Amino acid sequence: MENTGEVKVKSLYKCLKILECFTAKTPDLGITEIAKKLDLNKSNVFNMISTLVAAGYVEKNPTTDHYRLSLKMLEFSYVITSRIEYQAIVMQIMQRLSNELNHAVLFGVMHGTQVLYLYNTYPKSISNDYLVRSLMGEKAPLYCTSLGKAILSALPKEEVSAHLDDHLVPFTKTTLTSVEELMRDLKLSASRGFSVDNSEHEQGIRCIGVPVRARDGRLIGGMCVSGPVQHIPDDDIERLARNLISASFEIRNRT
Amino acid sequence: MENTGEVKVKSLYKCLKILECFTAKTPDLGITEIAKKLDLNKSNVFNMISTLVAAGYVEKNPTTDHYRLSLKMLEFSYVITSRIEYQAIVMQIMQRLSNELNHAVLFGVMHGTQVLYLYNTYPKSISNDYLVRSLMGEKAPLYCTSLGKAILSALPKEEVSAHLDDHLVPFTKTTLTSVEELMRDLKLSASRGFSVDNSEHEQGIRCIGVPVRARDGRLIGGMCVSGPVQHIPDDDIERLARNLISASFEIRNRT
DNA sequence: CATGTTGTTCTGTATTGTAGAACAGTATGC
DNA sequence: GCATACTGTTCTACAATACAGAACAACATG
Repeated sequence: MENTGEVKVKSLYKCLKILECFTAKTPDLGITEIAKKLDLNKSNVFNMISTLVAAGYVEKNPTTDHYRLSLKMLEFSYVITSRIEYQAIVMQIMQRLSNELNHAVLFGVMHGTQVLYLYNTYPKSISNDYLVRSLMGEKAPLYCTSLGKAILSALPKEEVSAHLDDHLVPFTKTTLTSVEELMRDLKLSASRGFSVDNSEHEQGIRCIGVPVRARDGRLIGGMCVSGPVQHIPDDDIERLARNLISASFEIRNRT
Repeated sequence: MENTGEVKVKSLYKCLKILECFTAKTPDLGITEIAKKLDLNKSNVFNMISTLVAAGYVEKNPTTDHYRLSLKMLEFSYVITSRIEYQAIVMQIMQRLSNELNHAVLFGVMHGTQVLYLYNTYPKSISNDYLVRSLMGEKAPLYCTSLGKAILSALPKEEVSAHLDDHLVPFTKTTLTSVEELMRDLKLSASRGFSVDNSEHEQGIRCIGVPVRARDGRLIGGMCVSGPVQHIPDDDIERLARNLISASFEIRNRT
């Protein structure tokens, strides 16, 4: 007897949809704005938001007079991340990689058709190439990121399509937008053990990714180095990949 | 006309209380367990949890058969952290401090009577003294942490009591448990510009903290170095504090 | 086999969420 | 200065719906 995950409390489901309206691009929202976006009644949204304010999870931005998610919401992050058993090992190895390779290193997991970034580390001497920030909770498509493609390349072929968006939207000129192209790229990645993102998601950013497994062989996520194209020249890809692969191997051995 | 933050949708408020049952110490919970804890009806909790599962924010732990918060919840973290404008500057300076002082550095903000940790950095060469992990979203009392006391010491005296728990619970032998003692400590911290936590929260851990302000003078949080007592000897406190103070000053100048 | 746990399903009732209209407060236009 | 067009907020009446309670299934445990 399994919980099917039915929507049994409609008002609660509505509220979650309201919370999802707050995004990195639109972190500040007004009542009417939300109501329009979700086709809900103004007073309905108002009641929900008021309750969220009462509980401390939403607050009014005093300067814009709009609502936004409050820091209290971060308390949930800690509950989630502190139960990830491989966290310490992964982060330690990532930091070492960052220092050795002098690049930002990212770790993320598969989440439907997207990568969900968990950890990121920066080189010990931080240049101005990087905007230093936590990426925890950011999402990006699997099909156009090195991290995503590394994960996809480690999946059984028949499972891949379930994790692809219906339409492979081009973000840049180099984005792979046909399934055939992508599958060929994944096959190549699988055979050589690493994936490459040649500015397929963000213009001017190149990444090299590898899948990450736990001791039991279970795929736990992916890891990549990321940086401006001019800092990751073609003839350096091999070296970076080798380091990533051995780091991934070390994680596997230490989990 | 201000939103008073009334609880207008009771079922939603209940659900938030359900989510709050999931903590770092008890991340896996059963239906009955939650119902008992909150004195709610089993079927009531079941309906809520089912809805949360349907929306993807809660999942069943396949090994324990209990429920837990899912990674999807982290998406909110990114929405929140990416709107913090001083993030890049603070993290960059923290990483530099970590490297220079060879200690873990923590940054957090005041949240009621608690510190809410946001960022933490580790020295470039990570020893085994540290369990490397993200502290984002973790909480600790203001009155017994260097970070908390640094923030309190920067507040107007009359505001302090509003941010103190009713009862100053002793975590260790050295925890300051009387308001008088604490106020004296805060006065000292304010005068010299830094606070010290002598294993007042966690046995064997010593921290040195300073308040952090933005350019306009507004208090945005606190920052501290933290480590095992044997690595932060008495005669090194002054040096660490000086570095922290100048780092805090630099943040202020660059925001 | 009995007892005590779970999680899950179902149903009738009354609690409560919600739509819609009305109001207040602010900004922008002419 | 008077409209107009936005906001967020309050109120109320009605019906949708959340919920208590009982019952059941699936496991344990003794």
